[in-house]
Amino acid sequence: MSVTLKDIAAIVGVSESTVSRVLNGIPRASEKTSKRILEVARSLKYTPNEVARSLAKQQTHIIGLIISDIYNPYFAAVTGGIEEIAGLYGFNLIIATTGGQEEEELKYITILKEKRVDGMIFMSGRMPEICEKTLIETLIPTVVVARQVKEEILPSIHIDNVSESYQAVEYLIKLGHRKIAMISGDLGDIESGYNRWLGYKKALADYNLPYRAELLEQGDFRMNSGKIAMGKLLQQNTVPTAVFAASDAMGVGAIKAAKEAGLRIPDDISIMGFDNNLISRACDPELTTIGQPVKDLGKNAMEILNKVIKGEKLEKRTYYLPCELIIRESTRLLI
Amino acid sequence: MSVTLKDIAAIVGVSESTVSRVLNGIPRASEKTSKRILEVARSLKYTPNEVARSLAKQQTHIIGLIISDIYNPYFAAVTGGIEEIAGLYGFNLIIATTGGQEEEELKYITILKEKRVDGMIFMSGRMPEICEKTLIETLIPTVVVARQVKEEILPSIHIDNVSESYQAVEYLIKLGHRKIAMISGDLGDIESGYNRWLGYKKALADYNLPYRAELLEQGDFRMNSGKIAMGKLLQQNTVPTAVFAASDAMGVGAIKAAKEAGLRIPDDISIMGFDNNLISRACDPELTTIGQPVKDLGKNAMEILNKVIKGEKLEKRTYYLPCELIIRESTRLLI
DNA sequence: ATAATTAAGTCAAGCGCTTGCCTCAAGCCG
DNA sequence: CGGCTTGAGGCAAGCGCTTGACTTAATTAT
Repeated sequence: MSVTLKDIAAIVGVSESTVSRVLNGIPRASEKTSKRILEVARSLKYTPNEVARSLAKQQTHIIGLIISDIYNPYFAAVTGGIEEIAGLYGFNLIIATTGGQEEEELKYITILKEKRVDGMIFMSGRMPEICEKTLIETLIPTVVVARQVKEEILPSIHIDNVSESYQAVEYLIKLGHRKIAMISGDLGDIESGYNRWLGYKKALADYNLPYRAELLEQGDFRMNSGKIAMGKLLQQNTVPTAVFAASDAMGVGAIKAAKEAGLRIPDDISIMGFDNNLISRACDPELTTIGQPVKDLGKNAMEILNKVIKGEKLEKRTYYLPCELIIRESTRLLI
Repeated sequence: MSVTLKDIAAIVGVSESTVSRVLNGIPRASEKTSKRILEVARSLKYTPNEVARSLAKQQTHIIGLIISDIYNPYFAAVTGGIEEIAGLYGFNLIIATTGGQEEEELKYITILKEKRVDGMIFMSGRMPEICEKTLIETLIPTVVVARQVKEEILPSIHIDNVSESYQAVEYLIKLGHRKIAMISGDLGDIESGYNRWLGYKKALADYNLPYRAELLEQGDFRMNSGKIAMGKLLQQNTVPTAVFAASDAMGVGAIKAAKEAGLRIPDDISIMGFDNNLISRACDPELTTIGQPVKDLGKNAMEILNKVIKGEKLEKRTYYLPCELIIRESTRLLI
């Protein structure tokens, strides 16, 4: 097929090992031989075979990324962060998307193991126990992004959904709002669904505001569910003066519903989102939101993974990155 | 390290080749031996080493994807489509992001070649000649997405930006608009910048409308540039009744600027976008746009690549996928 | 002058799997 | 009953690279 070490060795008249060493910059040959080898390698357009090297060295320089969905801007952004740092350390990324389905996750864990990836980053689905177990059993360095892990074996990185959600609600409270509704995500989803709801409840409690079940509507994080949820909220006896949506998409949906109901935002009602993705700046009014450090989530995950791969000790198992309150046009002071 | 064919062979008391054959489903062993081998393999939790297999078989089942930017929803969507079909054919995806920079592109082409990927999909930057040449020289099956290729060697897949843009402008014309402005992308970018502008000019010409230079503003495809461009358009003597933006993001920017100027959309001015991404449904009014078949672009690219890899003949070198006119709220009939 | 060190290489055994070719015994046919 | 086919499996070369151990000649130290 293509040109190999052997070919070069034959032409230069040295052994394969010498060629290998020279090409890898291991000082072991004379100036003259080195130069010659380099010359010949260049003129033959030698391209090292990473597969063979991987086999010999037992490392592939590949990181496997298990993700539920690359269309989702959140995952795309985290992936971008991962890739950036991975490049720095000479790793390439294999991505595997699972649609959040357990069997796909399991399948890909196996495939990545077969491909002998040097490490894995998992941010798919809800981290079923079986996945966590399988991940651990592979013995491949793995870090988990934004998924609660049961065992404290795999390092993980998150945002603190409880306190960030708390921060959002607290902001609304400080603006003078008392009747604050929430459009939550799926409460079965511990990480972002349940925990954001928890933060909401906690903030209300801390500020002595009653928690009213009728002020909670559940959505699925997507725009349309936000619109529907808002519709329901507006048809109740207790109409809120502010609504906190657990995602920007639902926040935008809420804005749409409110406008359709003839409300002005933020004059008649304040609306907040969570995420700070593109959508939150496209809508009108632009959405006040909690900015997730998506790119940094990826970068840090990869930094951590790199440490694990290199065998460095980690200070902790669970890392948290802070979010940022981003105040835009959809919320206002209630006088 | 981990358990190998050899280990299994030793335990069962047969040769490695027999184990290999059984594990690969090549009928060559007796029922009894087969069963035994499978049993032992399972109990030892044998995981085949794809790296070794790749070396032996000279194929990696990996596709390299060279992309400028994964944050961009367009690329993310195409990637999703690619991955879906890749999975079907048993390929995994290595992604390499280049920021559209030539040297990065070249670097990754080399890396992917070293990794001996079975195929590559290129959709980064503006396809400089040197990249095309390098790509061709690798002899690795490659398909190009949405980039004009000089030589008709590499198969490529596109949307027809000229006629799709024509379609958009034609729609505005048929709504009765005569003064139609365009917010273009970078005209140096042949594929989506220049060609969309060409389609605009062509439509005007075909309907005997004058082309006026002052009705063209150049942006960079991003929201803010659309906003600025719209600002400029509104300050001229000839105020357009409709604006065609070469991207949804710029379209949304245009909407914002128009609103700020006190215009109602579509009552006072119609605005169109191009792409149909999430943003176009988040803004208010929702944007009429040209829907790119992003996912299908990816799927088809991978289908084509698979054919090339399998050595099948292609009917053509250049493929086009149709877009779809998506009528929403930002355009109206001019009476 | 001799022993010890070093520079410059070579050898060959891996890494784990695939595969064309060979063997050997049993079954089959005429 | 001898030759032929066939089923079941083994052999070993090969994929392309790495690396510890070994060799040899030159250089240095004593």
